Amino acid sequence: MKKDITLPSCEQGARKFGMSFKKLSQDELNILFFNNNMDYLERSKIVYNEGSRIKGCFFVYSGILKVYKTGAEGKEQIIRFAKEGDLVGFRSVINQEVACTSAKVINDAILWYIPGSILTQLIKSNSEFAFELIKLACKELGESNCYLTDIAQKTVKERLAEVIVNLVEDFGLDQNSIMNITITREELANIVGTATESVIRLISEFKSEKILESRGRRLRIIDKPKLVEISKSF
Amino acid sequence: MKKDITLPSCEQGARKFGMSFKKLSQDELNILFFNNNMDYLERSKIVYNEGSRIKGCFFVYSGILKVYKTGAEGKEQIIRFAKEGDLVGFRSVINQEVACTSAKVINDAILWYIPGSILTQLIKSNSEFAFELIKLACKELGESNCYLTDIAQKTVKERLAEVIVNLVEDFGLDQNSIMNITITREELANIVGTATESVIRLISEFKSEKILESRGRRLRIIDKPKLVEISKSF
DNA sequence: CGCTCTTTTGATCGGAGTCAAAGTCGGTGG
DNA sequence: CCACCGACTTTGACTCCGATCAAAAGAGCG
Repeated sequence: MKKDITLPSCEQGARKFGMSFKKLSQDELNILFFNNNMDYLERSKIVYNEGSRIKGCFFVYSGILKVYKTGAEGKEQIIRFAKEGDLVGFRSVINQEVACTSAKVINDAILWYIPGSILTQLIKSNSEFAFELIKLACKELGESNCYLTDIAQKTVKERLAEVIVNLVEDFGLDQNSIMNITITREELANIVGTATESVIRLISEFKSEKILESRGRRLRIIDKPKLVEISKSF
Repeated sequence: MKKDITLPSCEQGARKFGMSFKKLSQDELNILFFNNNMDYLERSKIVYNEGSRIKGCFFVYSGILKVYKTGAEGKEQIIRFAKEGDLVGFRSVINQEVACTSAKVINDAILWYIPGSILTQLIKSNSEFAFELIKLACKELGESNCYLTDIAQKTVKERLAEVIVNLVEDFGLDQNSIMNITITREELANIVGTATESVIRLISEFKSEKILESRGRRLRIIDKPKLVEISKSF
């Protein structure tokens, strides 16, 4: 069942990019956005694969992606999510290495492909933009380091609570307090760094503590403050 | 017992910095290196503390630092080490946030302080340098993501083997195959993300398997290939 | 030379992983 | 529209890795 999607124009793409990176001129934005480098991808489509040589990066116009690494025994570890306004894959472009992560669509997404050559050219010609990119990389670095500490020191329960809180903050709740991001138990486990069954047991526990409700894959958050409290190991 | 150290000149500092960042002119290097912003710090001295507002970053002229976060219950998680030629603390400067890590001296070190204003000025005036900094941040980001996956998926034994291998590659061995970096069992535990006792038990195990020897804090590596093998969970 | 920090070893306990099996949901095609 | 299939979820039982607590031995330093 193909959905009928109206694809955005280049101007719309450029406008959205301009909201994430404020130091680019209209001319520079126009260079980035031309028609044949935009793509609509449905859930579970791969954007790029770990180990592949990607020559550019992707700007998320809409939708949600997961960025993950495949560890020993093929188990995936989700590193982060990318949503509207985010840039994925630039690390590999900058370092001219093969991708060290994979990216897959979680919520149907519209992506703009940005060739690496154009990106590096912009960095070198516009140092304000370069500064914005440094900031972006440093922000991700800070988050990665934080999560490294959490995963090394907190219990699974604390981490799961934290992950749910983060997802709520990043993607929000609908009018019924149901999380906007669609995520399987297995994916939750792959963020938290635990087994699927452990996530399920803890979610049951949260349910019996009236912290949340679930019907299938839909999670309704009832007591977010309690989750925040749990996430901060006492 | 104060050691007698001959401190390097600004020219020497600038030269070493130029080896790490190749796109700076001599003039630009001279701006970075003036006399009163250099410091000699002994083992266990704090360079900066998590939560403090640092207005600049530090260039490691010599010695070794550990960069760590303090997690719940005060347990430290070592994020990385910095050695000769590395730059620490620039993340906070770039993002203009309080430091989200602490840095402490492991091997007596000579550090050059680089005011944030000068760093950002250089980034904005020299986009090639900006590009080098982006690369640096992206490199650290890639490493952090890798380690995140390892810590989430590998066993303590695998991670300890990996950490030891990394330390050997980064800091080398002396003529007796003894590791150049001085590190306590507790610090090893704080990299691996485990308890001190677990590290001790595993090192005993490695000793009985003739993979390494230890006398006090000195570790002699006998069978590095075996360590590499262990680190790659089968 | 004594004090403190670090290392080592032993014993115990519990969190979380694994395996197995049943139940549920959603989508597809007849 | 309904039946079926595969993917996802749930629950139970069991095991074990690794954390914690305790106590002794060793090393480094003033």
